[in-house]
Amino acid sequence: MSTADANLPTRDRLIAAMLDALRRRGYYGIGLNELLASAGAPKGVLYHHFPGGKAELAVAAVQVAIDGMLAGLDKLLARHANPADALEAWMGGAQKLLLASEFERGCPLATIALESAREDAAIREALAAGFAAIRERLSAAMLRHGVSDAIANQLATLVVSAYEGALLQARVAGRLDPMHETSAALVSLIRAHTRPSS
Amino acid sequence: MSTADANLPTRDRLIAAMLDALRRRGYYGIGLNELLASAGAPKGVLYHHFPGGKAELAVAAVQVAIDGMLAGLDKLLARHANPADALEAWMGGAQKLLLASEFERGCPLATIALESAREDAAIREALAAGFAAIRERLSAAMLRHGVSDAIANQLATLVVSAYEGALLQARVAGRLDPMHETSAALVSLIRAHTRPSS
DNA sequence: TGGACTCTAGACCGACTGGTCTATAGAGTT
DNA sequence: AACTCTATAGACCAGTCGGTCTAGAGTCCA
Repeated sequence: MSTADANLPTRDRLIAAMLDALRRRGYYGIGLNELLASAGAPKGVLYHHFPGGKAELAVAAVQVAIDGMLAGLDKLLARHANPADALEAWMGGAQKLLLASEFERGCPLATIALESAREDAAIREALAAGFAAIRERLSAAMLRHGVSDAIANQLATLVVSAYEGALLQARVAGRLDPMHETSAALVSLIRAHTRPSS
Repeated sequence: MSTADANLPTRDRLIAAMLDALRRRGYYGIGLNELLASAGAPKGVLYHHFPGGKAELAVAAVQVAIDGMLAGLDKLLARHANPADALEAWMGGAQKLLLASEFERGCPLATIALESAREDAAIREALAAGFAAIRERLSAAMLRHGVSDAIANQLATLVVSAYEGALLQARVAGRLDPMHETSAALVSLIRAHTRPSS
C-alpha cells in the first residue's frame, strides 16, 4: 500500500504520508497503521525519527507545509508585478491541486487547525505562527504597492480566510465554482486597492 | 460527565453532544463513549434513535447546524436594512461564541467538511446543500440591494469563505483579531457594493 | 574482527473504538 | 391484567488505536 515516492528518505516519506493524510482526512481521521503502510515504513521507524510519535510527526508535517506555502507565495509575489496577479496565480494553483486529486486533497493546515485543542500547544503555535507569516507576506506586498498599513492588514487576513474557506466549500461541493468566485471577488478587490503596477 | 441540558429529550441531547464535539475536535476526534457520556445517555439509546450509528448522528447534527445558521441569517437579514450591517452582526455573533468558549468552539460544519471523504456521501451532500443555501440567502439579499447577479454570487461565496477561514485563524491564534480584520474588510466591501439603504 | 551507532523491522501490549445484543422500564390500549 | 410499542440501560465483542520493546541489518572507525 506504499504510495509515497520510495526514493525519499524514510523520514521524508513519513512526513509526506502525514501531509497527505491531513489533506484528506485530518489528524484523527487516519490511523498509525494506515499511515505507516502508505509511507512503506514499519512502526519502529516512526518512533526512531519522531520520539514524540504521531503528534510530533504532525508538527513536523505542519512545519513543512508552512515552509512550502511561504516559499510558493514568495515566488509568486516576486514573479508578478501586482499582488492581485500573484493572488490569482496562488488561488489558481490551489484549484489545480484540488481538481487533480478529485477534490480530496485540501489544505493540510486547515484540518489539524480545526481538530486541535488548546492542550495541543506545539501544533497550535506552529499553525498560528505559520498563518501569521503568510498574512505578513501578503500584507508587506500590498504595502509596497501603496496600500495603507491598516488596510493591508485587513486585506491580508481576508485573503487567508477566503483561501481556506474557498477550499473547504469547493471540497464539499465537488466543484471549483466556490474557488472561482472567491478568487474573482478577491482579485478585483486587491486590484482596486493597489497601484496599477510598481 | 453529562454536560448537556438534562431537560432536553434524549435524541436532542445526542445531537447537541455531537455538535459540540464537531465544534471542538471534529468527527474523528471524539469517541462514542465520550460522546455518550457528555450526552448522559447509554449506548443502546444512540442506536435506537440513529440506527446508522455515529455517522447518522453526525448527519442529523449537521442538518440541525445548517437549519440554525439559516434561521439566524434570515433573522439578521430581516432586521438590518443593509446586508453589510447584517453581515457585521453575523460575524459579531460568531466572535462572541468563539470568545465565550475560550477559542474552542468553532463552526461544526467546517471540521466535518474537511474530514469527510467522497464515500461519506450523506454528509457531503448535506454540507454542500447547506453551504449553497447560505450563499443563496446572502446573494438574494444583495440582489435586493442593487448588486448585479454575477457580483452578488461572487460576494456571497466570498463571505462564506471568509467566515469559515476567519473562524479557523482566530481559533488557532487564540485571538479575535483575524475575525475583526476579516469582518472589517468584508463589511466595507459589501457596503461599497450595495445601495445606501432600502 | 569487533564494537559503536544509526536505522529498519515487526511482534506485542493494554486501552479504547464503533457496534451488537439482551433485558427491562414505562406508557398506552384493550 | 395482559399485550404492545417505544425508549433506556449497559454488558459484551472483535477490531483497531497509539505506543513499547527487542532483534537485527548496515555503516563507519579502530
